[in-house]
Amino acid sequence: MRTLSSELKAAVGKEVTVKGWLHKKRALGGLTFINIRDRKGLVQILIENKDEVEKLRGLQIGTVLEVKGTVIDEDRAPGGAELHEPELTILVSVKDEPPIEIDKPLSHKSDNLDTLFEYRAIGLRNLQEQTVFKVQAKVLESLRAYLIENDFTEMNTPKLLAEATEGGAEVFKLDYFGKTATLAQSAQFYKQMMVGVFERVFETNPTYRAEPSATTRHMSEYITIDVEMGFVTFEELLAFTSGLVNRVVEQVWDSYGDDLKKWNAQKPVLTPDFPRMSMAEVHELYGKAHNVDMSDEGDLTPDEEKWICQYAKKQLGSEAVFITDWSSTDKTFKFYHRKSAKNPTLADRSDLLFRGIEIATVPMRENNYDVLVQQMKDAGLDPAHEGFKYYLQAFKYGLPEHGGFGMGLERLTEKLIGLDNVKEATLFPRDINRLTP
RNA sequence: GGGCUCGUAGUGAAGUUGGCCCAUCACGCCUCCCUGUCACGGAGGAGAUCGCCGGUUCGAAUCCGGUCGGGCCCGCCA
Repeated sequence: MRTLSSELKAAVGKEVTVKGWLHKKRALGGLTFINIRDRKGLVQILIENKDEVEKLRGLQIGTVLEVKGTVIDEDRAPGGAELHEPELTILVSVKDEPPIEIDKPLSHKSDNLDTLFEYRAIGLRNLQEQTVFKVQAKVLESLRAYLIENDFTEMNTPKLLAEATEGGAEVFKLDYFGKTATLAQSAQFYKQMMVGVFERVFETNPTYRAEPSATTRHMSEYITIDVEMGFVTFEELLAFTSGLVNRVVEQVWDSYGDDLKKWNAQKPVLTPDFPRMSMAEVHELYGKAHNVDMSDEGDLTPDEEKWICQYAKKQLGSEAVFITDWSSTDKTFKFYHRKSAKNPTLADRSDLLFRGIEIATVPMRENNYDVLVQQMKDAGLDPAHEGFKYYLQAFKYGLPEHGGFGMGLERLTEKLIGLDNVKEATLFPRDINRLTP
C-alpha cells in the first residue's frame, strides 16, 4: 500500500511506503535529509544509515524511488512528520542532472521564457511552477460547477471547419482530404445554434488564430471559455458574468491561497456586479489624463486597457470592469452582434477588462432572422453561402433573445496570479515562433 | 508587417567607451568535512572555442558587416 505525502501526519507510528521522485537532497554528515515528491507534495525522509545514503550515489534529482520507513511525529519536519529508518528502492535511476532547477524559483524574465518552455516537462516539477496550472485547473473546475448549477449543458463543438466565415481574425488553413479546412477561430456559430436546443450551453476548448501577433497577450492556440445563454437580457448577462468571475476567484483562493503567496498574488478586489463604463467615457477620461484626443478610436488601445483598470480599481473598487456602448458602425461591430434598441449606432456589447487586459467579450446577439441576414449583407457577406447556411437554420426556426461570452482561460489565469505573459499561463504555448514542445 | 532590444559554462547573471579576460560570480554538478536541514553550511574541483560566419586591429566577448535564434512595444487580433 502506498502512502501519499498528504497522509503522512495521520500515519504517525506506522511503517509506510511512499513512492515518488527524489526532489532534494541535503547531506549534513551523519544525517541526510531527502525530499520525495508525489502528486500531493513532499515527504521528508531522514537517512542515518550510510548504506542507504550510498544507494543514491550517482543518482540525480528526478530519480524515482520507493521508500519504506517509520512515520515519526516531528515538529522540525515540514508538515509535522517525517520518515525514519528508511529502506530505499530505486525504481527508475536518473543519472543526468535536470537542465533547470526544480527546487528554486525559476526565472520568469521575458528573456528567459524560451528556456522555461524548452524544458517545460522538467521545469513544471518545480512546486511553485505547478501552482499556475493547479490554479488553472481550479478555474475550470469552479466555473464548470457554477455553470452546471445554473443549468448549462456542457458541449464540444468541432474545431475543424469547412470555411472561415466569421470574419475578423486570420485563420489556419489545412488540407482536409483534398479540400481546404480551417481551424475554428471560435465556437461562435455553434454555441448560438445550440441555444436553440439547450438554451444554456458552454464549452472550454481550444481556439486557433493565425494572426502574426508577437505580444505578451496573444497565442495562436488558446482555450476559450465559451458560454451562451438564451432568454437573457444584456443586464442579466453582465450580472451573470460578474457572478462567474467572483465564484472563480473565491474558489481559487480557498484552494490555493497559500501557494499563491509565493507568487505574490493578491486576491482580486471585485464588486458582486462589476462596474460599467462606456467606451466614450473611457476615451474621455484617458484623453484628459494624457492630454490626447481618443474620441476617434473605435477600440481601446492596450495602454487604455491598463489605465482604465487602474482607474476602476481606485475609483470604482473593482479590478474588473465592463466597457459598454461600443459602436455599431465601425469594424468592431460583427454582423451577429445586436444593435442597441435605444441607440442603433451603438451595439449591445461589452468587453470585460481585468487587471489591465481584455479577458472576455460579452455581447448580445442579433436573434431576428431577417435583421441578421440584413446585417450579413451590410458586412458584405453572402447569407446564401454554405458557411452560413447551417448557422442561419437555427435562427429561421426560432432562436430567442440570447447572449454570451468568450473568455480567455490563459489570460484569466495569468492575471489572477499576476504573471506578465499569457504564455506563462499556458502548459505548452503556441505562438508565431513556437510549435514545440 | 513596423520599431526597438537581447544572445557569455547545464541554469541565472557580471564584463560590452578593445588590452587588466585562453573570461568573473551565484545556483546546479563532482570530491571531502559537517547529527535537524528545509534556498543548510564549509573547503576544494570540473565545466564556456563569449549564438554563427566574415571583417577591422599588434590585440575582439567588446568595434563593423552579414546571418541565425529569442524578447518587448505597436499594428493586426481576443
